Amino acid sequence: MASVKHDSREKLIRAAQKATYQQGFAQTSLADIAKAAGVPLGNVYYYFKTKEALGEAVIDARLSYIHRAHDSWEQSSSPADRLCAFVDSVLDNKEALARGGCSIGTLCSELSKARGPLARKASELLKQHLLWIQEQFSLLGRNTDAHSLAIHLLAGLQGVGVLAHSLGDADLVVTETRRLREWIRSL
Amino acid sequence: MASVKHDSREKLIRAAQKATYQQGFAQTSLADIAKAAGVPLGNVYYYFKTKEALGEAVIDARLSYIHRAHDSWEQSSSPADRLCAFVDSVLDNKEALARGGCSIGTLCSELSKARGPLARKASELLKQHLLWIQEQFSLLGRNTDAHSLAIHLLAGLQGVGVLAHSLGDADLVVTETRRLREWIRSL
DNA sequence: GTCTATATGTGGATAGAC
DNA sequence: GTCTATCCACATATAGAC
Repeated sequence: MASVKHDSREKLIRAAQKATYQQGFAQTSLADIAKAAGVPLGNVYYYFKTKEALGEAVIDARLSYIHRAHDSWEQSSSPADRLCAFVDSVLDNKEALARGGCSIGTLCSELSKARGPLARKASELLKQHLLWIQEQFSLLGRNTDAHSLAIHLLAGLQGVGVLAHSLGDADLVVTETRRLREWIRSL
Repeated sequence: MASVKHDSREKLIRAAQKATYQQGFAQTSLADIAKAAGVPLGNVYYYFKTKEALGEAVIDARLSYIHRAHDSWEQSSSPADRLCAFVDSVLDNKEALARGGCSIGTLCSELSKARGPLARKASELLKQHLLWIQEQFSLLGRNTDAHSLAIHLLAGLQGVGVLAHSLGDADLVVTETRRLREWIRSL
């Protein structure tokens, strides 16, 4: 079956995604990933030329996940409901946020320091979110300041991710998402 | 002179602080730090038992810097002015933010993933900021929701740090600090 | 206190048998 | 395509002369 053909490849990407989120990309060794995926270390290089190539695959997986999330939030008919669905998804994830931070934010932060080609690719994750949010604000009739509003919302969520993670306090997410939801409704 | 006695030690801390901010703590080797400080690699261990001990010293240096900053902002008489002075200090730093993110936020994020004793120590940096901000809101007469307001302000600033850094766009800091300043004045 | 040399471990990457 | 063994670079940490 086609699903089996690249089974090891998929397993490696999933293991890399999980380990990278938990420990950071640089701190995750290919040996860690191979072990978690149940694949011999040497085989990693059959599927990915370098560690960086595996990193790209991880980002691609997160990108397609983001697009699926956008699709699901667009089931809500009003732009405000869509934005609140986004905020709610963060709230639903509060425990993981307190344990490991935002999977996208922490990845982008780390890779941005490295300043490699991966940094540019990872920034696309935040960019896609920002564009989607901005579009919702435009649909809400806030054409002139949609950009600024989108920055405010995403910054608030990224920021509370940093705080909840660093302080190990999931309740911060409750507090801040409530405020952001009310802010959206007030526009 | 006493100032010369621990000259190398101070140089090492400064070099470590700079390199850690630019590349991340784990990605910075003791060889990098020693070279930048003009100190032979072996000597590092005369001043610091381990790399982690040097990390602690870096955090201590940042902690005392934070306290000095709080003192300077308290030159402003009104709590709102003090909070705006804090926000302004972030705006003044926008170029560095776009290049390397928030020196405190990125450090806390990275170390929180490692989950070592350094993580706890680094979280004190954010905690101190949060407490100071909360106190200003209390002085503003917002006793009941000072905590939630403080989270909102610090999250906004941390978040815009993540965005400006990852997207390499200092203008985001201009946009968001303007909004946060107006929000403070509206309370 | 200051420096050089080096032990020790680990990680990315490759070679080559099967 | 899959696996084992290994090369090589680099990082923390130590030993020991000066």
